[in-house]
Amino acid sequence: MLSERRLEVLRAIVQDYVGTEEPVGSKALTERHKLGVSPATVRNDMAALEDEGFIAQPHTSAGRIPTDKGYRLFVDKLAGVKPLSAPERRAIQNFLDGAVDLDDVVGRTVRLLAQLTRQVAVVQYPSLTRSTVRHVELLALAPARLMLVVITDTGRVEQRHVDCPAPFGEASLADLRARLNSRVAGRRFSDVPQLVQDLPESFDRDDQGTVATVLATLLETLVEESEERLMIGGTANLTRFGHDFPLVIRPVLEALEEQVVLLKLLGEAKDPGMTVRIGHENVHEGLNSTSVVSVGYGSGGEAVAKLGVVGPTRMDYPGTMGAVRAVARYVGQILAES
Amino acid sequence: MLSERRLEVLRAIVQDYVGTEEPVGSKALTERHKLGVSPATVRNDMAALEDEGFIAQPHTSAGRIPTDKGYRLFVDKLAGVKPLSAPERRAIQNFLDGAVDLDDVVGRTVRLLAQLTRQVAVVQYPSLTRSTVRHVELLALAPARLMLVVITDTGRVEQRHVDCPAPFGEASLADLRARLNSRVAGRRFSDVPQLVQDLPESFDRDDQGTVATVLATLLETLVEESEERLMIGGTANLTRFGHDFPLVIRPVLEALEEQVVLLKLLGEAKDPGMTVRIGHENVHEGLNSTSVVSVGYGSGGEAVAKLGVVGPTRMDYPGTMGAVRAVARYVGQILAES
DNA sequence: TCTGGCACTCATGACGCACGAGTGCCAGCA
DNA sequence: TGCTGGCACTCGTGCGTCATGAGTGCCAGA
Repeated sequence: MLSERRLEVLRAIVQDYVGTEEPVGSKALTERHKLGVSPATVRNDMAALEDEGFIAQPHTSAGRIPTDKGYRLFVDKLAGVKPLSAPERRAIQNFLDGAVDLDDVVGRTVRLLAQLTRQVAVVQYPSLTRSTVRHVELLALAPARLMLVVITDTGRVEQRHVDCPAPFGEASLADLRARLNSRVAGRRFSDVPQLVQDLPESFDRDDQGTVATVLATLLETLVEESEERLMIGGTANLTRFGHDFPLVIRPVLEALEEQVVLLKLLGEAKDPGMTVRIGHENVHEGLNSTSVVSVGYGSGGEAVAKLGVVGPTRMDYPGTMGAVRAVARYVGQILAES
Repeated sequence: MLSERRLEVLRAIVQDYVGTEEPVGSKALTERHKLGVSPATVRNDMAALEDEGFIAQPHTSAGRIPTDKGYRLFVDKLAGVKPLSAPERRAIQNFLDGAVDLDDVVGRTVRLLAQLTRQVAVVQYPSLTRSTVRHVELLALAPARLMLVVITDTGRVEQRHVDCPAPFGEASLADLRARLNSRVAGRRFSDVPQLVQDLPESFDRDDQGTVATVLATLLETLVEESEERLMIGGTANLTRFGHDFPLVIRPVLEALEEQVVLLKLLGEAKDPGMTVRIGHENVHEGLNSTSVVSVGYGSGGEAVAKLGVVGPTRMDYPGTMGAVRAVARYVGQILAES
């Protein structure tokens, strides 16, 4: 078990390293922190911390830097979440309040997060499966070609073309539209399948094929996980990553371009609270030298999507976590209002 | 005036430099190209080219590299557009044919362009102002709160909330919806303002305020240039930019995050054909060490949006131009079909 | 258990030096 | 007039040497 002071030493090392980006030595530590002991004692503590795998030295005669395991301990036991200052809160609220539609909300959120944390921000659009249907619209583009538009309570709009097996009259169309809406409006996406199950039966034989096709398309739209969209921003902050450039940021940029990877990244966090993945805790190899801080946000009590930031493992965890949490809360409020 | 051979020397320098990324000397030139003259002669030619500002040497005792002016001459006079190979064309078509909706088309296009050119790709969504209205939908979210949805012939969907000055009945809503559609469906966005100008007058006094508000929102949606969306991809290719990393790509990443900058970048190209902006020809400072190749694309004969790539000034211009042109053509076809 | 002292390691930066790619210029030749 | 070979010169690059100093581990004493 590590003594109280050794934990204090680890905290000091993390803080200094995050600030200076340089390996920190025993002497510098005692000078910048009031540990109440001499450098020699700190050296012993550091040797112990190194044995346990919390810190490491890049070269024999250099200072120590925290390992992933060290950061993990720091985040779990030694650091809290640093709340934002009042002016920062006001700035967030003002900035987000100006949004005109969902795209704008997400866009502003991304920029805000990137600016506050000075890292790469990722925001998932409110997920379809967890939200409710506000309205379903059906239009005829041609006698046997429809457009299906689904509007969600979070303001998201999904559209699909539907090619019908047979021409579909205007009357039937209005009928279907009305019946569809009376059944699914206000309902959760996950409930829709059983709500519309028996709908084709109540139509003329001629129209049943078309109705079934429309319903199939509707369900496909709702369920389709792959359609989950997200937005990223602040990639310019990658340039503050480290010194050995291309090798580090290349894989990160590549990972950021793959929506699937990012969605998994955010999705992994099953925890309703905040999730922090440090270095090798990230499954994706390209992100092994980064840390990801993510959290769910939602319009009501429930999370409908996630957002987070990707930065170097050497990041200001308390500050980043504070910013991520605050932004998530305000976005939730905005969504609830609209 | 430059002699034929000197132009040939310039072409050789550009080609070699693009290939090797290293300053090219007189001896290497004569070895790799059949110029039919000795290195000494080439040296004289190079001195002349340098006097004219087409090439420069990084250090006194190094080879030459092309200047922006040199690339400009190369693009204008010395290089054609390299057509894609048959397999490449097939691959493009296959890849784009799989798209299910507009977002997907744009997304695939971006990835395709980035992969083909190994550079950063930018694709603008089909512009609202130049396309036509397919359908306008109005829904009541609350007695005095509506949602306006506009669907375009390119498959794009825009939505806005409308807060009404007074409650608006279901009958009035249906009436407005029908009249709106009969007037604007199938019409160009630019014609909409005058088509709806006198619409409020034909409504009850009580509803006129609401109708006017709805129309104002509609016009705002259509005109609003700032809402032009675009998608970028292939940012990982920035890592192949040069050796002096952070300084070069930082401003590029920043520029790429500002939609306004990018839209201007693509928009600048008034020319209906392909536009190439080399180095300092780009107004935005952050892009002074990049070249931009852009071209319009459209579903009919007319361009409805632009797409292009951003890469180092030292790029394979003929190949890049070929890829950009080919992709634009195929995207146009896809849009016309859907 | 902490502290001061001491020898040791080793990354870093400065300096000097040789190498060689590349140039400019010039005299000679077609 | 234009091309060519030759030659001296420049200067960036890579390499080995060396001194410096931050930082360490260990030990004896309090």
